[in-house]
Amino acid sequence: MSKSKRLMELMMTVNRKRKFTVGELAREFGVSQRTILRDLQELGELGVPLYSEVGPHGGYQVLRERLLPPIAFTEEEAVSIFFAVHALRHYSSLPFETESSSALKKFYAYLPEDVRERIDQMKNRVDFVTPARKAVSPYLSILLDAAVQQNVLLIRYQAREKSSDREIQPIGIFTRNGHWYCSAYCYRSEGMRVFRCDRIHSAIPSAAEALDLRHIHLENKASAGRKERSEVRVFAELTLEGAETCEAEPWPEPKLTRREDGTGWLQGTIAREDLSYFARFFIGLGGGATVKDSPELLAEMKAMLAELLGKYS
Amino acid sequence: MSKSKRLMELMMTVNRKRKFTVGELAREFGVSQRTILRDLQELGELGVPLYSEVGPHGGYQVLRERLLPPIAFTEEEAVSIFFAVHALRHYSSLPFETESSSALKKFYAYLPEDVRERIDQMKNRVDFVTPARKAVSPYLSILLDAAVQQNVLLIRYQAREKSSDREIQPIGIFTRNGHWYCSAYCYRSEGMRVFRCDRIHSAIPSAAEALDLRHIHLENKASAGRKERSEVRVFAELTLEGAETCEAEPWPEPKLTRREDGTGWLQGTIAREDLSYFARFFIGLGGGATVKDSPELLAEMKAMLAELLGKYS
DNA sequence: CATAATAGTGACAATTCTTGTCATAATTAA
DNA sequence: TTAATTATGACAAGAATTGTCACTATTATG
Repeated sequence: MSKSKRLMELMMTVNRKRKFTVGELAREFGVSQRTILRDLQELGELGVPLYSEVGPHGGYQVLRERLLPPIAFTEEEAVSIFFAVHALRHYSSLPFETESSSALKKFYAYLPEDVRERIDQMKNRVDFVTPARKAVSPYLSILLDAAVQQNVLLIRYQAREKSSDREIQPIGIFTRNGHWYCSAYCYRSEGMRVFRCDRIHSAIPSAAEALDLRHIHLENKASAGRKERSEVRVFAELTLEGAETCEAEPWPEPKLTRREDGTGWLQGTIAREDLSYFARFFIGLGGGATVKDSPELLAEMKAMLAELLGKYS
Repeated sequence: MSKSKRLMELMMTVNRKRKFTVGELAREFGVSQRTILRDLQELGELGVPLYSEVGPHGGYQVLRERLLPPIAFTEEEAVSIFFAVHALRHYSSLPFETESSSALKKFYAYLPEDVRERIDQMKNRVDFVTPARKAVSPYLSILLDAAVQQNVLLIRYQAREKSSDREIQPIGIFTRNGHWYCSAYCYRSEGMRVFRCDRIHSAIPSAAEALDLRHIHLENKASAGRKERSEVRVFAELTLEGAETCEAEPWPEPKLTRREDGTGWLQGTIAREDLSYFARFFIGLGGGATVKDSPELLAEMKAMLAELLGKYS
C-alpha cells in the first residue's frame, strides 16, 4: 500500500478508535512501528489533533476534534444540511454546547464555490422560522443527560404564580413553537407530565431511586401509565379553519379527527385542572369551534366570555 | 510539498472547481503535468469520481457527487448537525429535492462509533417538533426559484371560499408552525403580501416585466413600500403570559415592547381588513391582554364576544 | 524498587517511489 | 488543418520511505 493511501486510512482508523497504541497500528497496517510513528507525526502536521502518553496504559488519543472522513455529498444534500443547521440559529438555547454556528462556518467554507453561490442566493429567500423567545432554558443539557442516563432530578418549577419543588425522571426534551419542554415522570403527581424548561429554576441530581422507564421515550410516552385523576370530557365541532389551528396543537388529548372536506371534531378527556386552559383555547378559536361538551367546560367558557365582555364595557 | 499533502490539497481544489485542466493544476501546484496526471489517477482510485474529456474545451470534471474534504468537526458539532438534519423529517414539503434523509444516513455512517452511540442514546430523547400538516405545497421550489431569479409568476390562489389568479413576484419562502408561506409583491394589490403555499393551486411563469426588487429579501421585506390603505391603531396592555404569547406571533406590526418584569404592550397600526383577525386574537389572549385602543377594535371584540356568548346560551 | 509497556529519537543503508523529460497517440472543437 | 486536450510509456536522477538497531524517557503496577 502506498504511503498516501495508508495515511488516509490511518486517518479514518484513528478517528474510529478513540485510543490506540503504535504497536497496534503497526500490526494492523503491516508496517514497522517506526513507520507508524512517522505517519502519526505527519497526520499531526496535517491537522489531526493527536495526543500521546507514555507508559503502560498510555498510548495515543485523538483529542475532542474528530476528523470526519471525506464524505460524498450531492449538491442537494449539502444544501439541505446547510439550511437545517442554519435554522438552528433561531434557538436561544440548545441542549448541546451550541457549536452549530462554528459547524456551519466550517461546512460552508469547505463547500465548492458554485454550491456556495447557490446557498448565498437562497440564504435570504428561505427560512425555517421559530418564534424568537427571550426566555432561556439553562438546564436543557442537564435534563437531557438525566433522560439518557435515567436519573432522577430535583427541580424547582415555577407554575403560574407559585413555585414548587418536585422530583422528576426525564423522558426527553423537545421544542415546539420556540419553547423547550421536558417530558418526565413526576414523582409528586405520580404520572407523566410536561414541564416548560424555561420555568425550571434549578435542577440537581436527586438521591431517589430511579424507576425503570428505559423503554419509554419521546415517541411512545403517551402510552405511559398515569395516575387516575379527575377528568372531564370534551367534544367540539370544528370548521376547516378551526381544525387547522388545532392541528398545530401538541396535546395527545383531546384527539382531532378530520373529515374529507377539512372540517372535523375534537374528542377526548382532559384533566379538570386544565379546564380554564381549554376554555380559553376554544374561545380563541372564535367561530372556528362549537363546543358541545362537557357542561363544565361550557360553563367555564361562558364565565370567561362574560368576564371579558364586562372588562370592555 | 510531500505527495500526501499535495493529494489532500488536490482533492480539495478539485472539489472546489467544477472543471479544470491538467495544465492549470500543474501550474498551480508547481509540478509537471505528468505528475498531476498520475495524482489524478490516484485520486480516482481513492474514490473521487473524476471524468475527463479530451480536445479543446475538454478537461477534467468531478461528477455530480462532490467529495466533501475531511472537515474537523468536534463531537458537539457533529451532534448538532445530526439533529438539525434529523429535524427536517417533520416537513412534508421542502424546497429542495428532499435529499436530507440520504444525507443523514451518510453522515451517520461515517461518524466515529462512540459519537454514533451518543446520538443513538439521544435520538429518542430530543426532538424539534413541527406540527405535521397534511397539506402539501408542491410549488415550493418554483416559488423559491422565482424569488432567487426575480421572476414574475402567475398563480391561482385559494383564499377562503374563492380562488383568484394573480401575478406575484416572490421575495422568499418561509415555514412557521408547519405551514409554508411565500412573501411576494402582488401586482394585483400593488403591495407586499404573504401567501400560504398550500393554497397556491398553480404557478406558471408570467410574461410580465419584473420590478427591481433584488434588494428586498426575507430579512428586510417589512420596509418594502406598500400601498396606502385604511389603517387603524392598536394599543394593548399585556400581562407576562400575554406578552409571551405575542412574542410567538410573526407580524411586524403591531410591535411588542416588554418591561423588565416581563409584562409589556403592543402598539402599532393594522389594516382595517385585519380587524376581525386581531379581535379574535386578543379575545384568545383572555386575561392576558387589555385592549385600550382603538375604538373600532374594541367594538369588533365586543361584538364577537357577544356573538360567542349568544352561541353558548 | 524492578519491570514491563509505552512513546520518542537518531542514524544508516537498502529499497522503493516520485518526478521531470521526452516521445508519441488519440480525440475533438473550431 | 490546427491547437488544445487527455493519455501512456520509458528512463534516469533524485528524493522519500522503510526497517532495523540502539538508545532514551516516562510511568503504572506489583
